[in-house]
Amino acid sequence: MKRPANALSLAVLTLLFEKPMHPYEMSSTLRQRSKEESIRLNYGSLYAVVESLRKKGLIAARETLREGNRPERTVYELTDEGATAMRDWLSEMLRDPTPQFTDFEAALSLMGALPPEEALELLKLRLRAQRLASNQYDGVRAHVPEGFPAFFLVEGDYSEALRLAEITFVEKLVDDISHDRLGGLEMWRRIHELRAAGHSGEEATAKLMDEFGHLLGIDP
Amino acid sequence: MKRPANALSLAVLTLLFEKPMHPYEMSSTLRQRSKEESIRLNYGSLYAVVESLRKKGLIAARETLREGNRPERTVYELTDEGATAMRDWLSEMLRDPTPQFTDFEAALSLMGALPPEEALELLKLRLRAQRLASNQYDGVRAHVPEGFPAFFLVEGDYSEALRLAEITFVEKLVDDISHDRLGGLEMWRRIHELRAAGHSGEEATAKLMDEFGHLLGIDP
DNA sequence: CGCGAATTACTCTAGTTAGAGTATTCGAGT
DNA sequence: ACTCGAATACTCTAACTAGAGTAATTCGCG
Repeated sequence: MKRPANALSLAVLTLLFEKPMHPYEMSSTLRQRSKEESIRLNYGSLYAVVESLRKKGLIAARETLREGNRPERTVYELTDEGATAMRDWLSEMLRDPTPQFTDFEAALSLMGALPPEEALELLKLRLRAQRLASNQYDGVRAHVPEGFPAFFLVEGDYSEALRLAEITFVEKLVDDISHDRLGGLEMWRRIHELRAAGHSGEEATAKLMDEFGHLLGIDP
Repeated sequence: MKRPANALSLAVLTLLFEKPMHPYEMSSTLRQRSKEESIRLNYGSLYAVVESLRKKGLIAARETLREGNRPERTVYELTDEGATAMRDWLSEMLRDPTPQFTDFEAALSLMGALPPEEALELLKLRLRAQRLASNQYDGVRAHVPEGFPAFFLVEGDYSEALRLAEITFVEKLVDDISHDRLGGLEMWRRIHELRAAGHSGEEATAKLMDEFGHLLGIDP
């Protein structure tokens, strides 16, 4: 029986490790602890995930309550297998780096489909947005009361550290493009000139290979 | 008609922007250009994605070929709407930062469910793996031939920049935990002591609130 | 004390995705 | 001439996910 592969399942297990809960309480608790910023959460997924954990025997329904005319709430608890799965799986997620496929990395890798001037402007706009987000985080961090355990802010700090790295990277990239310092920029510009001049993709590529092919001898 | 929300769809559009292709050629091209490192690719998704782009009118079947007894290959081309969608959507992905929900961020945010000593060891192991990956990337970069356009390596460099930021962050975290310098570490340790001593999650939480509650007055 | 907004508590559907499975052809070696 | 593995080219299924929709209850305000 394979473990489910999404962070929400793991979050459910850790919540039930604290105490038995019904799904709605799980979602409220996650929300209240601001875990929705680091774990994708919506009801559709939550109920599906709970059901799949139950099927796998990692959690079990403890009781079903009804208050007034509201829908039933089923309270779940962690099984022993669930506790083991939680430990194993959380351990793996902490220990093993796995490739992450972010949107921006994909966008960077496909950036060539836009003319360099356009890409440059877009990157500058991203930079503004990221600097703003970063300042906002600083603001929030500054208002955390004295003595509030940093432990509860690790995810946020991690995310901020990555954001800062991205800012630095994009600043450099913007600078390189602006000052004609990025290797391959001529090719990139040239292909869009050819396309703009009415050549088909195939014609443009053929010309490019003629003009710059020698640089691409080996594609690592 | 909403745009599909996955990077593979966008990759398909950019490929067809270059020239008409059949799905298998798309996958080979992506693979050959090492785009599978930045864009999640598998056949199941690819054929589904192609079909959904066709339904949306962003790409169109141009012809169906058959060679020998092999399965048919349908060659697709980009429609004008597809070209517009590609530009708009790639622009958005470059311009707008969106929250990314990585596994490690989730793991960090749930780390409390493991005792601190265990988490510490796991983080050290991650560090080793990340340093190794980073060295490997250095190695690959070093063997790129002179004059090979850096433009084709942007995604990889971006990914490496984030990895380095992660390494720095985790090094600091490991250091803070090791030297008892992380705020909230006592609480974290204490709750696992109580659990290990046989208290239920609820009892342990109650005791914790008694002992440390004053620190948590406001939960931002 | 009555009205609308917010909160509680889900359900449903359509779309997406991973991963395994299938079948053919080609080329390198024996 | 034969076979074994790699490459070609998909298909299928089960699971997962997002997002919208539903409906009761409670809270705050005039």
